[in-house]
Amino acid sequence: MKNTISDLLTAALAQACASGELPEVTAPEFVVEKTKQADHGDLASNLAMQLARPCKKNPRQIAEALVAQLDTAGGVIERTEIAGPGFINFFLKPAAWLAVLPQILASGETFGQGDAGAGQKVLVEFVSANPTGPLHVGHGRGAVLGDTLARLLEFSGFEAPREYYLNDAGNQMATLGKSVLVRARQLKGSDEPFPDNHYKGEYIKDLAAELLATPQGAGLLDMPEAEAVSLAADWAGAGILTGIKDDLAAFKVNIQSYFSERSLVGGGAVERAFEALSQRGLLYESEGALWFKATEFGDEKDRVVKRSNGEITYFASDIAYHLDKFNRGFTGLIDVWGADHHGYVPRVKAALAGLGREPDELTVVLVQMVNLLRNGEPVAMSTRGGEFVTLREVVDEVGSDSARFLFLTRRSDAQLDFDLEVAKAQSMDNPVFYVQYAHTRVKSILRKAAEQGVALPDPAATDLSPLSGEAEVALARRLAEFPELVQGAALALEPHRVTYYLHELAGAFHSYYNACHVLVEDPALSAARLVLVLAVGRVLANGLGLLGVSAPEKM
RNA sequence: GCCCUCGUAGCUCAGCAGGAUAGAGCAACGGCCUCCUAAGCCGUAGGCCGCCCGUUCGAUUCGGGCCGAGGGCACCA
Repeated sequence: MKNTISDLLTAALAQACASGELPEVTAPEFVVEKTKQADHGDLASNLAMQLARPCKKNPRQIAEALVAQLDTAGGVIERTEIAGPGFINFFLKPAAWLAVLPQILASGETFGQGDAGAGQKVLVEFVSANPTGPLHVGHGRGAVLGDTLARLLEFSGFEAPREYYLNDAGNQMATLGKSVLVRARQLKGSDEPFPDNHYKGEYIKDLAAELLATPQGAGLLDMPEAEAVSLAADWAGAGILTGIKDDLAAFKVNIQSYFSERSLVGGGAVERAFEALSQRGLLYESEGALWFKATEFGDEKDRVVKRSNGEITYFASDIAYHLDKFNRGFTGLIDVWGADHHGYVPRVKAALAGLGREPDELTVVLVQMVNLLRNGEPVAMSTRGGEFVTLREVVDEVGSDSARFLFLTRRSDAQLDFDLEVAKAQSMDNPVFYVQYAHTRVKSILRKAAEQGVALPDPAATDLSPLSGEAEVALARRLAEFPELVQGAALALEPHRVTYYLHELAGAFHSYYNACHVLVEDPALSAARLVLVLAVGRVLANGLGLLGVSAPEKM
């Protein structure tokens, strides 16, 4: 609809210029947007004000010239007004909005899809938690964000596979192995103290006991230390990863690929990345270490890629990893990171620039921490003591729908309070129930219609003119916004826009539901309202689907 | 000290590429079920959009400077 008006305005401007009413100017940037107030019409444009300077005329005069040339024959515009400093307000015919209803129902599950992505391949990388322990709630937020971003991007015409980068190399895996090994020894009677800075969680003890019970683990304590650590690390890492995959599955997060850091190192990808940087003269040795000239690309300081002890840094494998992503043909990369890693962004962007890439080809979406509450009181969590609430515990307690929706009720870069009791509440406090309840009301009406023997109308053949109430047209307006809302959320990488939209749509529908009965005696009115209600149900279901939240028939 | 993010109703937060009288939920107060699920709806009240400059016809939105909160500044991951 906005595009239609926008096109009409562009044409009117060309006409006005051609006829000499306005000086020849190129069309400036302008917007057509929905109005905040009903007496400003349905849509408004600032075109006349944008033209004020180039035309050197009063915006209101320009607006009049434009309106005079406006082609209103198309049938969507009822009337226009010039208001304020030079806004052109458009009052549209109700039928223009109602026309979206049969379109929604004809499109079904695909309503809202767009082709903004034009088939571009973007890779969404998220979670990427070290396989050294179970996922916690913070990971859960990142998981939902990444998963929903991918769903949104796919819906908007991108190819957007999801990937998990597995930090299975480096010394945190050795630390994991050592942690398991020491617990194993303790289980066998050793009184050696548990080392600091190792993984203290209870799950380590469980893993140690399990490992000792396996044939390969039986001889663990008789092996040389290095061998035992390596065995314990591999075994524990694999077990933890299996758990992580289960947790993600329970959270309806589908990851297409798990990309192993170890495979990068072993496959020579890191050396190839060094080679590429070296050819550009971007590596140098100093103090026994190998450095990347990150300062040439805006980073604060140069960064070590190979330590003086010969080990490569995490940064080095990350460079190789991102290079690999590009080599796989992705035109855009999206990384979802914890906000505590934000200082790392310039470094990676510098590396991409060093590899001859545009830094903008990578977008890092930062996700802030989650404060877990119960009845408003913080739930004690201590990483140091190894005590934390796992994602699995939260999902088991409140359900995947509730957790997913609530994780998306804030912009990702704002901290989020997550109250377990609110998440479970079946009340207004809980927005997911509010939205789902709206959907079940649609279904409930349909059930009632079936009971009463009322046939579902054919949307394309139904006369919608009985939908003359303000609330009805307003509802149709809101439904018509869905496609552009989805596209905006996808391009801005802001899934929370969908959550807010759904909450508002549900509110508008609840209000309508209370004000108007759908199944009324007048068959024409009843049929028209049924079409409206069907369309509301469709959009609610599509929106919830994008968030990975179910749209229940009954509650 | 430097860098990043954030300061909007009592609380938690939206505000889409700068637009006309700044929104929602919760909390508070007052109403609505012989009627498609009251897990709902209607109404009332509540605001120097942190402060100061600047750009603009117009700034909550953009830029600069303060003040305040959180985070980051490793040959850790």
